[in-house]
Amino acid sequence: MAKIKIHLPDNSIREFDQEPTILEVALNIGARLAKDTVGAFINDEKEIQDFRQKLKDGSRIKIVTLNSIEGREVIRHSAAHVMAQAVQELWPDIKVTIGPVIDNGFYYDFDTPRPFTPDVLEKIEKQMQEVINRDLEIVREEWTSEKAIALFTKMGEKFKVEIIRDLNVPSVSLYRQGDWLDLCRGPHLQKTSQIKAFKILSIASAYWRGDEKRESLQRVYATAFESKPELERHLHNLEEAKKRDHRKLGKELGLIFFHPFSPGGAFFTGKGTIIFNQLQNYMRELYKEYGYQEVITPQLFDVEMYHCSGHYDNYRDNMYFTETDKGQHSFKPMNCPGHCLLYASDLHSYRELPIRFADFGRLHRAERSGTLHGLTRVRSLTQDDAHIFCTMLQLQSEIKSFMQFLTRVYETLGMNKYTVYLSTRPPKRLGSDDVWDKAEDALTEALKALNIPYTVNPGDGAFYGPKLDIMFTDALDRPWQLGTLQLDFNLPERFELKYIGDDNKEHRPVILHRAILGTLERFIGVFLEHTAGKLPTWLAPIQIQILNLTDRQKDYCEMLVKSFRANNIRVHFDDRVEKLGFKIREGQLQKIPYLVIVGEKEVETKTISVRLLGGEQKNALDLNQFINTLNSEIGGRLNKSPLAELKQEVSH
RNA sequence: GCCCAUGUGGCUUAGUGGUAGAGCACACCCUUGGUAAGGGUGAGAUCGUGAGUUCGAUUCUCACCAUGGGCUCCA
Repeated sequence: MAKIKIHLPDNSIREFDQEPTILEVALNIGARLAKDTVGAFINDEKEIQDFRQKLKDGSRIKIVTLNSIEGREVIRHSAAHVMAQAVQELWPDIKVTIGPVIDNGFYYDFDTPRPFTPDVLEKIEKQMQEVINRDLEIVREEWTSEKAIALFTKMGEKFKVEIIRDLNVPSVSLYRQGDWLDLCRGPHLQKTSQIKAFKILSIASAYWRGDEKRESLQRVYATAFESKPELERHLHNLEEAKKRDHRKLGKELGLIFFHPFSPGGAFFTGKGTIIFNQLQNYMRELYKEYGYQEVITPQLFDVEMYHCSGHYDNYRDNMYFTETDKGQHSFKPMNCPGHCLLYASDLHSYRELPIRFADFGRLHRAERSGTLHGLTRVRSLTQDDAHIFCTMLQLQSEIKSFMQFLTRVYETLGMNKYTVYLSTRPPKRLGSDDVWDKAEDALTEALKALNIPYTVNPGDGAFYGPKLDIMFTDALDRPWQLGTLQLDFNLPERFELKYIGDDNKEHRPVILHRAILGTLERFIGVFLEHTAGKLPTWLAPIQIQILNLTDRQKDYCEMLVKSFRANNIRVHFDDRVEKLGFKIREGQLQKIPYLVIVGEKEVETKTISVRLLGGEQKNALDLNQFINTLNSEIGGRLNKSPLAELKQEVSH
């Protein structure tokens, strides 16, 4: 009889008399490996398979062990089962539903007659530990769907019954640990004691199958890792995220404010507005370089325009309308229709294209009340929005230019980790395949030409065109969608936009919707969290705070203030009669990049002493030199203070 | 929008069926001090809004408003 051959990653081959399970292959390699085996990837597939799975002849496998990052998924799968078991041991009347693995952990949804309270979490956690300590073997069983339905019906687990019915397959897998069992596809660990580190995080409510008309369930969020240090690191990140929350920072640093009279409407204080304007000015500067013209378009439009653009039909739920004796109007939720009107106001030759309209117009979107969230989800917003009207032939160079523009901005801002997603044609779409081919090719070619790695999201494009989404990964590894570029064949059609080609005939231009920072409100929120509020000097509302030791240095300090102001540096003089330590503490908490400290020594030597946000000190600096250094830092929009590198010439 | 939780001086918060205490911030006074909080005094709150229960509500009930967490990720 022919042997079954299994291929390993190092290209070696193991032979078996009959189809082995993943675990048997591991055992064949070594006992220790077998002990830690939790599953495997088969034939480069993306999903981990259960170690109990039998392997066909010729399979190529990559074993996943308990201590690997890939193994987390299996640990979390089993931890979810342990949670469900613990809950049902504590409260037998609670019904289980589903418990999937998510990005940084897992959750389990329960149908309970009593909503969970925070103290319940502790109980569940304790009980889970007990289940784990029992060191239960996890066993996989194959049942016919019919038998499984009978079993779960008898147990009163109506959600499981519903799942099996909907699956509509002849047989299902059940996993048993001790006297508890659950319907599950797997994969799972060998035994419960392999869960070494877990933590229950929070409770929330959710609906069965995400449908608000169905049962409301209690969801318990938790996480599990292969080791205690890894879990600790994750918990630390969560803590850090809380500290960096832009709503908290925005309040502490006096940047933003919200009032119940305008939910989703951010107020920017004087300080916050400086950040906003600095970002806007930066984009404006680059617009000149990249050939954009900034335009201003109206806030309020006759609804007729939105019938024309299609927003009335497709976006009206998110729009604000106003009905007066002058007719029905709407606040613009997007700039594009206005830009189309502007474009159409004149006859254009192909020689003029591409035409790039940039617009910082304020937009209003009626986001659902439950989705509002600080600056990252607002109803009144501003984007670094622009629309490029161009020919199909110009697409590629425009996309290239956009990506170069974006890369430059992100790098300047110290946002070095981001991923580009290319979303291609959805099933329901507008325009011919020929046009889609060209558009998708243009996007792909531009990315390739610039050597930008990207991931394809097949079928995820807008109905009017394919798009690029730029996901920024912040300092705590959280992804945020900021920049975007969307091709649009629809609006040019609806607004009957045209240009005269070199054949003296009318042609349709293509529109590129694009933003680099995206929504400025949202961007500022994300950026505050990314930097933990330690803004680069060019963005800092107060760049220098002068601290005097005593009243006797006041005149000298006033002189410094004038010098800094004359150099366009944002300075504040803290002249309160307080101890130096007190003033320094406040300056540090306010995350002011430079604290200039002035005592008798400085006055006498006509120098300044500077304390950087990191705590480093530079004493006896020459004022003009310092201003020059600062100007180069601010003008160059540097992320790091050149002063930190500066060798100290004189010391006290 | 829906579910759950929360809402007490500017901020962070304690607390109670008999109308509230603290810390920070603020004002004034003392202190003029060299790298993350010096001391004292004082002012400041109809306890989110409205209604109900009660002799009496900030506290209990209901409604509303806002905020927070969650609502795609397939057993």
